[in-house]
Amino acid sequence: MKAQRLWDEGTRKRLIEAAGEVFARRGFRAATIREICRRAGASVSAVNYHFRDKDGLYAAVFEYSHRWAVEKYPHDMGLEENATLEERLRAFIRSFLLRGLGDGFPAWHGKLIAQETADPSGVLSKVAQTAIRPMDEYLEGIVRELIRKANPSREPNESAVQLCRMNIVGQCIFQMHARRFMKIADPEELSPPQIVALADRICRFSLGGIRAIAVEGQS
Amino acid sequence: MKAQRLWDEGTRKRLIEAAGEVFARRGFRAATIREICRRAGASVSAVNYHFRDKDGLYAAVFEYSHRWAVEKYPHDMGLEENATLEERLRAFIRSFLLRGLGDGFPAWHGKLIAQETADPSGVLSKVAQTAIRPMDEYLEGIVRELIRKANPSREPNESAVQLCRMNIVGQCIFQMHARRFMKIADPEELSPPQIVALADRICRFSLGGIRAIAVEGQS
DNA sequence: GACAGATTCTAACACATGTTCTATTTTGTG
DNA sequence: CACAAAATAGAACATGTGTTAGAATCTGTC
Repeated sequence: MKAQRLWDEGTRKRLIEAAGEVFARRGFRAATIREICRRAGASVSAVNYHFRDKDGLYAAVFEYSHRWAVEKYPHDMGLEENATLEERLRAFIRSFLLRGLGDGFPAWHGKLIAQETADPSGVLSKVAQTAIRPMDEYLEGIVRELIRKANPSREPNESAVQLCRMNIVGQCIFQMHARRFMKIADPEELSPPQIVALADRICRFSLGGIRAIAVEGQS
Repeated sequence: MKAQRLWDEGTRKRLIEAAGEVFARRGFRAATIREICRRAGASVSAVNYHFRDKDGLYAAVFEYSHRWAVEKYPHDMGLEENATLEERLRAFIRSFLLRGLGDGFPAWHGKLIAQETADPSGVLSKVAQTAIRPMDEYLEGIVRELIRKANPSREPNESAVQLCRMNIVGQCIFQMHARRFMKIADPEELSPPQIVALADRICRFSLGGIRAIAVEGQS
């Protein structure tokens, strides 16, 4: 029997890493296979050989970065079981921003998602669902309980939950987009402590917003 | 002397309108001249004749939609001089969302800006500044006064002002992106009353967030 | 009607991109 | 070493894009 090398650790990995960087920065459409292969030190046909086509490479990058990101920055950031709702929300926002700001590895996943929200590639029907839906539902649960806690007299309004959830995600994703938009070509990225500080302020802002929405309709 | 027609009201206008629709939906790069011309019922060389090139057409569309949008939905939405800060913020968010959601004319401007935040075209160096900077500074002033009002004991923290401003803009822009992202190909757009209702809830959320940020650091 | 200028159309060009084909090199194994 | 499979490199192909050239048509004015 032939000892077929099931997982090439050379070109395949270099391609994924180069592609992650380029896809995160340019988006799926604007990224070119030639630039990716140039950075990976491979020929253009390598992507066809290892991933079939550009879509396959993109899907592999997304899955790779997703697996890596949730392992390093899980939604609850390793909170205790008895953590408060406020702590859970803060942990979630921290993980979301840590996965999308900064440079290199950790930031791919968030930047890819940010690119997808602005210009969906359409090749992530299945992968994106399994990656994004659980995240959404996790946040949704926290928000619903926060609204319930802020206004126990009635059941949380469903549209209010959705609004708060979208507002929180919108604030985070805008942070990922904003730096490129504000000033062109700004290589300086935030350090992890800066990202955590930013996350905590967004959490504070959002908690105030959630409480204001929770009491909506009451004089 | 020949009665030169200084401003063609036919093809030129049809091109701008078709281009506005396509640019708003696809973004600058993904939009193709051929699709624009097909919708406008013109040949591909028409854009060269009337606007020199794709960049010129884009700039003309942006200027056109900007002029139209601020005329129909000014930042203060025609508020009285003695309007409260809260009313001003609500009016601003209403105008921003009315300029970016919905379909047809009014929504171009906001959708173009949303596309620019996610993937700057680079051809709007001057035009974009004159269009976006005043909007930012107007919102910034409102936010600063709201923070001062919520915590008169000290001068508003500048980074807190910037954070709140970005959070508000981020919520609005995410609304423009989210609909395409959530469900693929959803033609149903919000009606103006629905947009106003959404704006008011985002305003309520943001006022709660601003107050929470204003008292930051105080036990 | 004639004519000059404005406008439009068709066709082509130059270029970039994703993909594929084929030859070549490398790698593991007997 | 020999050989088959895996992996790579480079060129070529098909397609879509922005742009341009030149012919054809329309428009207003004398």
